[in-house]
Order: sequence, then C-alpha cells, then structure tokens
Amino acid sequence: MDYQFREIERNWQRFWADNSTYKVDNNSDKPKFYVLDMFPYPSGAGLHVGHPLGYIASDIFARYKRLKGFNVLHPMGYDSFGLPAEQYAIQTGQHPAITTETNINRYREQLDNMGFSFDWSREIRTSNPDYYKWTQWIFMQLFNCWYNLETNRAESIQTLVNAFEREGNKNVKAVADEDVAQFSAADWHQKSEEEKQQELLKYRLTYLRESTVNWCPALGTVLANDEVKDGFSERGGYPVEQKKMMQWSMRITAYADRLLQGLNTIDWPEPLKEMQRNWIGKSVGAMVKFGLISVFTTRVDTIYGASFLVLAPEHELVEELTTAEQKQEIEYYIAQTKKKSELDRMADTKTVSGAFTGSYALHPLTGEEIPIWIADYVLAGYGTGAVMAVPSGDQRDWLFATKYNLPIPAISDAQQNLDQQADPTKEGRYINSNLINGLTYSEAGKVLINKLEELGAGSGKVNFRLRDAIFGRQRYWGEPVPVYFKNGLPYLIDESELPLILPEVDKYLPTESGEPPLGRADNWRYVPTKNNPDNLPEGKVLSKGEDIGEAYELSTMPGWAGSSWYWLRFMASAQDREENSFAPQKAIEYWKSVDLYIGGSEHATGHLLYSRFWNMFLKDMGYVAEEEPFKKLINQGMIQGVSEKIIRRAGATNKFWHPNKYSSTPDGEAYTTFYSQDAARSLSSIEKQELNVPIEFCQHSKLDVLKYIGWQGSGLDINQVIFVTRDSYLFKGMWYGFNNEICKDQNSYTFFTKSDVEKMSKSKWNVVNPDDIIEKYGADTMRMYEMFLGPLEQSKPWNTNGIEGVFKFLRKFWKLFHDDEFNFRVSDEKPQKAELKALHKIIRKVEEDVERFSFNTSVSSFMICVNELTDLKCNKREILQQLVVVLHPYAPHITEELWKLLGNKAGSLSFAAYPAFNEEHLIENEFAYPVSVNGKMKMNLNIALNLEQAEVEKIVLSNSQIQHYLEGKTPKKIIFVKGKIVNLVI
RNA sequence: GCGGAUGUGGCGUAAUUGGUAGCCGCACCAGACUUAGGAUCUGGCGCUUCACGGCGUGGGGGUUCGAGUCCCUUCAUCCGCACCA
Repeated sequence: MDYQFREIERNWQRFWADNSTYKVDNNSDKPKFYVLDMFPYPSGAGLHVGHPLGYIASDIFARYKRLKGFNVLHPMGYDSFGLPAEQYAIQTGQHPAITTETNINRYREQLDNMGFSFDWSREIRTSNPDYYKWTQWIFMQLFNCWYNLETNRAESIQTLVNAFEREGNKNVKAVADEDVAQFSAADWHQKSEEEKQQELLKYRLTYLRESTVNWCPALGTVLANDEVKDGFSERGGYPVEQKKMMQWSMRITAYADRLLQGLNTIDWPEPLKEMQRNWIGKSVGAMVKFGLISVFTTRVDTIYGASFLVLAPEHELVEELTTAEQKQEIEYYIAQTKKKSELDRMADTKTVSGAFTGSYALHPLTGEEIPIWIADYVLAGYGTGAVMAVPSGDQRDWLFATKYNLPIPAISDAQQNLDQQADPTKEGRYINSNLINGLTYSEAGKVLINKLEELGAGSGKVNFRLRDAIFGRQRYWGEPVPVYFKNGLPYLIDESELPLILPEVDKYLPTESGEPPLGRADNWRYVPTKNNPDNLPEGKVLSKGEDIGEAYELSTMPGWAGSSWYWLRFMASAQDREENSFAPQKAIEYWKSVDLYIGGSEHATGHLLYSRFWNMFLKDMGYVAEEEPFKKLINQGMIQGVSEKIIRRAGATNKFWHPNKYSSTPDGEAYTTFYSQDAARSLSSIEKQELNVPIEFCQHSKLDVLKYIGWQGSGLDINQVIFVTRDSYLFKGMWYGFNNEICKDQNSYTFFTKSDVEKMSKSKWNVVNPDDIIEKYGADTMRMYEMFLGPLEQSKPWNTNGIEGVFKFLRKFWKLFHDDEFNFRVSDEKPQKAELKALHKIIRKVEEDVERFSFNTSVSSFMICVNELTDLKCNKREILQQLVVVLHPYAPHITEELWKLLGNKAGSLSFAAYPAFNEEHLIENEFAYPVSVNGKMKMNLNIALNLEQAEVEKIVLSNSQIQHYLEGKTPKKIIFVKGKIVNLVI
C-alpha cells in the first residue's frame, strides 16, 4: 500500500482516545512540565487554518518533553461564556448553552482531526456550573479582602475591621477609594451596620461604586478599557460612550506595582512586556496643592514656572470656582466639549482650547495668585484631573499660554527659543526659582518635595495609568455575581450555596425598565438560609415580584472572569474535581505554574494582565504556589488569509476577454470583460471593480476560469460565456479567434488574479478549512507545513501552494522503508557512517530547534535528512527506529505507524526515550573554525583534521588571511587544542 | 507625536550569532520514463556577462583582515499607546 495517511491517522487518533494515551497523572517521579494554549472561544465559524498554529507548536513541545522523560500536563478547554452566542440567542431565541454546545462539538471534532495530545479528561468549559462555581468563589474571596500596603499583600477584610475597631483608620495604609474620610475607633463603633458596610466597600478588592464607565448602547453593556478600541467596542465595532453608573469593579490598581515588577521575572516577549508596562503606566512625581486644588506632576522642579492651573472640564470643583462673569463662557465651553466625540478629541491634538473660570489659586511656594482655567487637553481620568501649567516646559501649556496671552516665565538657563516653543530640558541651572536657583535637575526635586511636605502642600507620589477593572456586564450569558442586596448594599451569598446557577429567562434582552436580562428571571432572589427561618418550602416557586428574600445582582461577570484562573483548574484531575476546592493543594504544589504558554499577543492588556492579577491575589491568600502564572510565553503570529481577486469593468457580465496584448477591448464599450491585474493597471481610466473569487479556484495566482464560471456564486451561465482574443497562441490547448466562439470543455485557460493579504473571512471567500487540508494531505503534512511556513512568532499569510513539498517529503520518507509493492521493508544491517551522520545531525538539530522554538528550520532539516537517506538508499532498521522518535512530535501519526511496523508495542512511542546525540558521528574531514592570533583576532581556517601537525603549519603559512596578521613573521608558537589550532603567537 | 518590531532571489524563508550569502520548499526552465500527466525521477535556477569577471542582504556612511549580522544616519512597512501633566 502507498502512504495511506487518512487511514493511518484515523487509526492512531482512535487508538490514543481509546487508550487515554495522553491522560496525565498528578503523581509521578518524573519532572513536571506544563504546556498550555490559550483556550478558544468556540465561535460558530469553526476553526480555520490560522487557529491551530499555536496548538501545533505547543503540541510539538509537549510531545517532545514527554519523549524527554517529563510528566507533561497539556490540557484544553473552552472559554464558553461570551457575546456572540448571546447575540445569536437574541436573534433566534436559541439558548446560548445550546449554541455553545454545538460549537464546542464542532471544535472538538476539528481539534481531534489534527492529532493533538491533549489530556481531554481535564477539559473545562467556563460556562459549566461546576467550573463557574469557583469563578464565583474567587470573586467572593476578592470581596472579602483588602490590600494592605504595610504588608504589601491582600488580607482578609476581618483584619481591617479589627484595625477599625482598635484605632479607626488613621494608621491603615490601604489601597482604597479616594473619598475615604478619617475616623476613630469611637466613630467606627457608632456607625450602623449599613454605614460600616458602606465604609468597607471602599476597601474591598471587588467593590461596587459609582464610576465613569464605557457604555456601549448597541451591546447594552459596559465594557472594560481593553475592550474598547479607538472609541468603538472591540466586539462588533459599536460606538462607546462615557456614562456614570453604579458598577462592580476589581481593585487591580492595588497590584499595579507588583504587576510591573513581576514582568522582570518572567520570560515573555519584550514587546508584550512593554505593552503591559505602558498600560500600567507608572510615573513617579509629586502631588502639589494649589490651595483647594491638588495637581499631579512628574516635573515638580518646574513648579516656579507654573503660571496658571488647568482643570479638566469635568473636574468637580469647576462649578464652585466659576465666577458669575465667567459662568456663561465656562458653561458654553463645557457644552462644546461634551459635543465633541471621543474620536474628535483624540484626533485633534495639535490645537488647544479652554476657558477662564475667573478664580485664582495660591501658588504654594511663591504665594502668588495664579489664574485657574479649564481645558479639554486635561483628562479627568488621569492624576487628579488638574495640572499646574508650566508653559516654558510643556508644549501643550505653551500653546495654551500663547493662545490666551498668559505669562511664560523661563525657569532654566538652558531653555531656548521660548518664543517659538516650550523647552522641557533638564539641563542647566534653575533661574527665577527662588529655593532652587542655581541648582541642577537632580538636586532640585528633593529640596522642593521636602519644602512642600513641610508646608503640608504636597508630597512625593507615584501615579499609575492603570484603572480599576470594571467587572459587571449587563448581559445574560456570563457568570452570575454571587451577591444579593439588602437595603441597597451588597452581601455575599453563603459559600455553601455555590454555584449560583444562571437562571432561565424568556428573552435575552434587557427588561422594559432597562434592567439587565437577569431581571426577567423568575425567582431571582436570595433567601438567606441562616437569617430567614421562614425559608421557602421545598418546591415552592416565587412569582415575579413576590417579596420574599433579597434581590440578587442582575449583572453578570465579564468575559475575562472565567479565563483569569483556568490554568489552575487544569491542575485538578477529573476525580480531584469532586473535592471541595478549585484544585487540590497537592496538585497545585506539584504543577506550580505554567512552564510554557502559547497564544496571541492581542491579550496583552486584557487576559494576560487580569490573570496575573488574580494569580497574585490567590498567592497572597496561599491558594497558589507562585506569584506569576506563566513563566514563559510565546506569541504565535497570526495567519492571515490570501484573497484572490479578479478585476473587471463595472457592469460586466458574460464575456471574458484576455487583455494581455491589448489596451482596449476589440470593439470598445460593447464588450463586457474581465481584466487581469496588469490590464487593470493600464486601463486605470475605465471604471472597474474588484471581485473576490473563491481561493479554491486559484493556484499560483491563476484562476481556473471554467471552474469559476461553473460556480453558482459567479452569477454566470456557462453556456452564455464568451472568450475573446486575437492572440490564440496565448492559450494552451485551445484556439480562440476573433469570432466569439462559445467556450466549452476547455482544460486550461490562464487568467491572473490579484492576491491580497486580508483576514480570513467568509465574505472574502478566502477561508481555508483545516479539515479540507487534512482530507487532501493528512494531519501530519498540515502540522509540518504550518511550522514550515515561517518563524512561529511571525505573522504570515496562509498559502496552500507550498504544501506539496511537505507532503512529498512524508511520502518519500514512507516509501524509503517500503518496497515497490508497498510492503514494509527494513534492513537489519549495521548502518554506514554516512547514514549515522545523517541521523545524528537531525537529532542534534531538532533538539536545538525545539528548545528555541525554531520549528520551521527543523522541518527543512528533516527534508534534508530524508533526501540524504534516499540518496544512500538507506532503509536500516537502526536508523529508522531512532529517526521515528525524533520526527514524532512533528508528525505523530506516521511515526507511530512506523514504530509499530518496526515491531514495537503500539503506543509505546509516545513515551519512548529521546535518542541520544553522538557527536562522533558528525566529525567531518574538513571544516572551518575561528583561530586567534596573539589571543585577539579571529580568522577562519580550513584544515583537514587528520593531517599531521607539520602539514597544518604549512597550511597556516600559506593562508593569505593569516599572513595578513603574521605581517610576514613566522609564528613562534602554534597552540593546538584537541588537534585544532586555536591561537597563533607571533 | 512616543514606544516596539521588521526589511535578504519571482515567492515563503535559511545563514554555525562577526567568517564562502541564498540551506529547504514553492514557482519556473530543461531532460528521462510515459498513450497521457496537475504522477515520478534527474539536472538547472540572485542579477549581469559568450566567457574571464563584476555587482549583490531597503538607501547612505562607519568599525573590522572580514559585516545580512556591530555602530551612526536615512527611508519604507507593520504593531502597540496616544493631549498621561
């Protein structure tokens, strides 16, 4: 039999499943290794060839590590809560759980097709109650904790209550809401229960607060900052506006510094770390009080140049500060600002505008009165929403001062051209700066901060750009928040009552009164078992609005909740999940953290930041073993689609004209024609349109015109289509005169298409389905080809054209060990030197490549290896036995089959030891290596290794490169190491 | 505007990390076998030149015996952030 890849692959996939080959145990003497993929959201479109790229890479690594003797955890699951299933539910009424289930089954089928070595016994779905039970549980832990800056970790809220009872909050150093007022122990004791809860809410790590949120009216929900791109929602691209709402938030800002510091301890791509650093946005500066108004500045040294203050139009003091005369102007300006969309405001960064409030503030150091303005270049959301304007040092302040004729005092002797622009220099010495006159930048800061602290007018302060994460979503298909309300205050349900199951609703839309969809659920009320002796009798169902119990929270958790801890759940084996924890402590101690995480960089400021945050919190609580969840991270590049387009004259219908030789149609406008790309260029004046054609009709930018015409989507009638040309020789196998012959039954016809790299999408007809590729070439070929395409981390377009090369390689490999009748045949003779050399070259190469994730070069090397063995007509058992192990991570099916044919036990390859590399087999007769002269310079020397020393010296002396260094002298000494020259002394 | 990355044949890429630039594959060309080839095998394939040779890693400059690789400068493309005080 020839290489029957489909049969081989199906058999092995069944074998692996039937034997649970890749089920992993939490108890093992072997060293552990945890390889994780970013689990997918199961969308309705299924997987295209771009999706598995990362999975293939991680699978190669996981299989490689297994062969190397590691106990490898390599799980997979589904991030199955999310918007698309809900949007679909709104349109069709189909329950999102059903949609999700269908999609998951489809995903699973596709994933199984590719021969991945996932331990499916550990599969998770974030929308399953036994999973989200623990998502809710973590939410509760966060709610029950506050962040103590003294110990720099999260602590139980009880320790905070104790402190309040003992001495109030004056010595409490916590990350908390900004509006916490000081109170004593006595004050605390006087507070009512509600007031106490109200106060504690300001400290909890999940909290409810009125805050400005990104509201997306089209989606009917709030969005987190990372879910908004350029003023539009990431999903769907709907406009997003700012709105004040009562919202759940997570106090991620408490971890800002640790999230920043931790980046230095993990092996992640530098660009991704940089993105997180920018997102966290730490800036070190000072808080300064100008009377009532606090400002944040990173350049406190420029304080003497502050000639006015600017507030954000939304600043809370604006109304108070506005004088009667200025009222109209200020109100007008605020109205104008509101009208400007987020986009306009971002686009226009060149001009500044503002209005004077009429009030003045006292400069804390000079005591001078300086005017207070408002302007929209100051953001309400950053710092204090107010800045001290230093026009000589900041370009925006300079523009503003110039426009409104405000003073621009120089503050440094190094500042230049202040009439042209601001000069933010840190050089020179300060002038006009009283306290710091004559000092340099590095000296000034301390002096000023000391003085400000002494005056009680300011202090050093670190500011972060990172905002707390909005946690509620006004949607149905998400985890219910395990909270009920009593007298308007949130309380946790009892832990024993988890999971709080998502209720059924009649529709997936907001209620008439504008509440989230959960407002439609009957009986969505908490009946506290402890507090309420009249607990509901069994079986009793409350009708809507019936007043028993307390109202549950109506919003659900955001999409990122379930994915912020899922790698921990995988640590629990299937039977461990019965236990009363998200994962047994023993399992967590064993697996610790993810050793290799592969996924897209689009999660840089979302998932990857939230996950680190939750992990750090759980570390503080002692639930996880390590501070950072993902030790090494690799971003696989995106695989884009290549769409093929034909260009035709607008309104063209049935007639094809091959335009290569002519610049106009045979009889002018009467012809409706399709043009090639080249023709389109030369005919740029004619109105034309681009049409996507299905890529399966194209190869190497050539369109199979007949297939295209026969395709329904072309809208053409094959019996009506006419080809016209005068250049009959252009067309192989057919002749078309100028006489409009009807085109039928022709084999080939060359029409070029224009290729564009775009995202894969149905509407572009450029989606490549992995199932089709596997059907035609097999999963092994597809796996290797995806790796062969280029470096893993690089984005690249998918191009099916080259896949034949990889396919040929596998078939060649197969045939090498089969005779002409396709019987498996190996020779038991001892391998020759050349054969061993080919083998050991690939052993070393693959080991090096896999360790540095350079999978593409390995595939090339495999091809070279098989070419060499083919030339040697090598079919030695000993060679194959080892070669198969090396190739296995890349092409698991064919290698398992050959392993079995070699007489090994089926399935034992998966854990066979990796063959040892032996350098002796690689020693070559001649090679180049670097040599130094006087221990310094290096040059390359080609020497036959088995020459006598004297002969080597002869070569040295005749080498022109070396002569250059010897300057005509004879070397005094030639230093050999292991028979090689390494240094020449002259 | 700030930050990051990338630039090598017709195409995807490779280069022992400063040492013969272009491995491997696609496409293309020629040949063999064949009734046939969208099968298989063999050979060729950076540009230029009949040839010897010359020129070549976006452009310009530098360091070095030697630069795709290091330094400076410039251009182009992509990504991220964007009035962050």
